[in-house]
Amino acid sequence: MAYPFRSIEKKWQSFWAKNHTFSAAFPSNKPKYYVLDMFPYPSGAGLHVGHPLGYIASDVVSRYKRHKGFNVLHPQGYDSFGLPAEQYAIQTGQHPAQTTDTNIKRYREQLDQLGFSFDWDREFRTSEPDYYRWTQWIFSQLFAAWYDNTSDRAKPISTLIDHLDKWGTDQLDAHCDEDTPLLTATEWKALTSDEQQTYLLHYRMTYLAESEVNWCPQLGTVLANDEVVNGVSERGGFAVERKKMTQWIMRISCYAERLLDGLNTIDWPEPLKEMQRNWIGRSVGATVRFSVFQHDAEIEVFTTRPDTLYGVTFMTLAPEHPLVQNITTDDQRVAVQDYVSQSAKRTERDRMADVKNITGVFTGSYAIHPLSGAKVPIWIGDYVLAGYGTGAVMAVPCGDQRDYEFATHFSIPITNIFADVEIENAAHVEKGETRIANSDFLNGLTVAEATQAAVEHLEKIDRGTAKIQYRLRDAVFSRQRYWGEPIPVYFKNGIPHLISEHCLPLQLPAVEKYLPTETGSPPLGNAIDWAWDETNETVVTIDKINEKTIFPIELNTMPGWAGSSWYFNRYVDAKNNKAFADRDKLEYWGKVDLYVGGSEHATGHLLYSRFWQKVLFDLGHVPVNEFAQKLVNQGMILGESAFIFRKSGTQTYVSAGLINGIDVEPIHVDVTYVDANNVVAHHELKNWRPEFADAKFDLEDGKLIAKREVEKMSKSKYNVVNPDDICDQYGADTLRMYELFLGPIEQAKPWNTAGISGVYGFLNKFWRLFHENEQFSISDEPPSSGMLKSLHTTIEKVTHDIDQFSLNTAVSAFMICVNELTAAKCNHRAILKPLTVLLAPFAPHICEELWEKLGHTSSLSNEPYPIADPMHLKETQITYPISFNGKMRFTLDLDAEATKDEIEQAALADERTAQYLEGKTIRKMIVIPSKIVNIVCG
RNA sequence: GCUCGAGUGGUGGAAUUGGUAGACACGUUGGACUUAAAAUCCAAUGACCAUUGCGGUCGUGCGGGUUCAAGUCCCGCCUCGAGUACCA
Repeated sequence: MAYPFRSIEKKWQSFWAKNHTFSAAFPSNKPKYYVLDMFPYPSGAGLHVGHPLGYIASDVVSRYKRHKGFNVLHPQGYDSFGLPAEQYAIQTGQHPAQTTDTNIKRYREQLDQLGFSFDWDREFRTSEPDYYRWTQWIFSQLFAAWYDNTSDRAKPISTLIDHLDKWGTDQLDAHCDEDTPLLTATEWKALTSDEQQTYLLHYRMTYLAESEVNWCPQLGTVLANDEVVNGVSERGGFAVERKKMTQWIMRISCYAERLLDGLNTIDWPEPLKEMQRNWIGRSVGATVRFSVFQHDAEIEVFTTRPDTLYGVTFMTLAPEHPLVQNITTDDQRVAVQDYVSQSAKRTERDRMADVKNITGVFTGSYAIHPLSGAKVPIWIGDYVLAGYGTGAVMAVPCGDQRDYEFATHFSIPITNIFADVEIENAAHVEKGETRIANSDFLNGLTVAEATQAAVEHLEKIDRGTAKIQYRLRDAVFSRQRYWGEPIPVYFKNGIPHLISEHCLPLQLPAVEKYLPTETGSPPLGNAIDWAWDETNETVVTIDKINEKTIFPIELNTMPGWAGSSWYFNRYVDAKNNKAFADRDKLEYWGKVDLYVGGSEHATGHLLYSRFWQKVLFDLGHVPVNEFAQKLVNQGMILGESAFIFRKSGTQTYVSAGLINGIDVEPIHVDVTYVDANNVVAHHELKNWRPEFADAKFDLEDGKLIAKREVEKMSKSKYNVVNPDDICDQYGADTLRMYELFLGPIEQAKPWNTAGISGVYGFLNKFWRLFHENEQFSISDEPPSSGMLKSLHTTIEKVTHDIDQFSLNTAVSAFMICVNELTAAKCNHRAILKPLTVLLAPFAPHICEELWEKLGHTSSLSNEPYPIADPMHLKETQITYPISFNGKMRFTLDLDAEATKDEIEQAALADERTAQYLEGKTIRKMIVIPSKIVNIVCG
């Protein structure tokens, strides 16, 4: 008989909900522990078995930490703004809020049935006004802040205004736009108020700028980079062009260095840190200015190899470089214009994908080498990106492979500036011990020495300067979408003004259509009530707009990452309507102690969150500047898709073993119709889909065999395993433990339902330990030493494994223990009681039930976790110095409890061992029951 | 191309971080209990040799090396996975 998991799980889930068992206390004198999952986007498809893995792992840790005496915060909510709900709204007219609500209800049901110890009192969704009010508030904080390089932190914009009033831009070292004009205090004060506001946009942490977007005229919308494939839209395959639009941009680049440094202070997976480092892309080098021959112009380049300056034989500009038009000679004008318009048609992605074709065109002009004075030709090539560095490079074909190929292709001369290095076939890229030659004052220096000497010289003659360049770009923050946070800004004389804090939230207006307007404005352009009455500080109808007091409101909304970039702070005080969170609570809960989620957010959510946290920290709103101390990436659980094979052009399906040579196409088939031996229930296929009604089957041994392949779980691949089904068949405790048992958390692994019987069997065995002939039966006799050993070994192993986050091996430890206790017919209270607490984080329902049966009246969730008593530990590993030599492995007959002396005696009693031991000094001896494993000589 | 990470039975995966390789589980085979099945329990299960005996040999992708001792450390390859990509 299986244990009655269905009734047990329902009973305890409602018990926990009714008693708010997992609600985190504040204030509390217990130490705190904050465990966070990346909150889900509630999609219409619901959860599959892959989704909960991270939640299960974090739930085990949460419950464990509660037993260990911590005040645990383990909240959950929903990242509920997003594209799918908006798409659905466009197609059906249903308001995204409604879709979102339905989906969330479904998610909640599914989450509830897994028995998570979430503190649901703190639940929120990013799309509710009580939440996004504070997202808007943070936007305001960014708008009203600037970055002071002198003190290396963000500051309120008022401090910048003070500075400008007193000194103008003198003594000002701010992170601002490249083209920000310098002003004296007098000039600043002479500006009109509007001019001052425009000027301040150069400094604000979020600012308006023209930026290129992927615009799809047919879809009437802007697409993200990954929605564009091969120059056409992923959906529909329509042409996509690059269009300049005025957008809100976040000045994340000023945090490049601190985002990099901060990585050294947090315990995140190394690969993920590496991804962030690459994304930030710090390179150390120098800028160099070349003047253009017979033109009043200069080309500035960035290079990481100033040591190779004398190897420059040409220069290359990006096609979009502003100087291109000025310096092109009449002879070359047609060719250049052709080339520029050709590359303008290609998306950036296209250009990146097409790296093999070397293209370029000569401008007809020459630059003057800043050191040698030589004339070097200026080319245009689309291998140079307008968006990185200065959009121009000095080309050193002997030291850079791309320059080498470009030079070879266009027969541009190559100067070798490396001593004793062959550059017949390829550029010399290695730095190492290479010495520079043919380079005037740099001759004979190593790369490192020459780099330094060249930069010093450039600075002396004022042709360049040392510089650190980052790949990290400022983040575009505007989205031409409906289902996102409105940006709390209105425009007065075309100048953005914040809507006052006390007027937030600025609620999403109702619209009739969720598509952009005919004039190409974002969907909010369809809203009627979308103007700002400045006097009364309220939203009014747009037809009232006038020049004086009623103004248009921003039509763009915020991107998906806005709401998720600070949500961990909100859980601390989720119901607060006076502030985004109370300071005392922020102080108490501090950093997230354990954050669990997928690595796909490495350069998105996880970078933006760190950025916002640092801004909030600088402005004094949060007490810590990194939000999560430890992060664990859970790997994806994959599906095992099944394919059957259709003879091309027919309705005949061929068993996998009979294909050889036949022309077939693989067809996905729902995995529920395929058993563990890959046999397809082919008679039932027509119940699945009508097209199988007149299918014929070529069988082998009367069976249709399918082929398996491991893929991402997805509806379209018919390989989704639903947790509801598993819960129904085996129970939530089994599902929880099995997901952990599958393998290490971080690793991607396929779901295989076949193995679940092992875990299911384990829980039944555990249940039976407490029962005899279906009756609860427990003994109060003192347990045997063998049982105690089993228990305490397990306690030690499990505790150690949870601390190491090695949950799969912890599950194994339980299995070993229960097997041993079953063999010993153990039903002793002194063993089973602590074991129940020990297992509770993993299988909470069954443990609560047994806990109650053991006669306890309250939930076991606050019961102290058992501690291993070394006296009862099974394997005594004794390490101590004695003496020895020669070959080192022996088998001795020893009792498990053998003392040091007994071991030594036994070792000496053994003839071979005694022989080896004679006259030698042994440093270390490692003993496991019945065997000496190793003896180390001095 | 660059940067990480990984290669262990039929399968998922263990291995105290240099110390009994293959824990635990699935699967397979045999047995017990059953009229039978399910469920449960017991045994075997890396390969090869010896199985009238305790046993022996090989074995962690390949080739070297360090060490009394290597899945683990070092050098050189091969394969797979992830991220990233004309970043100057």
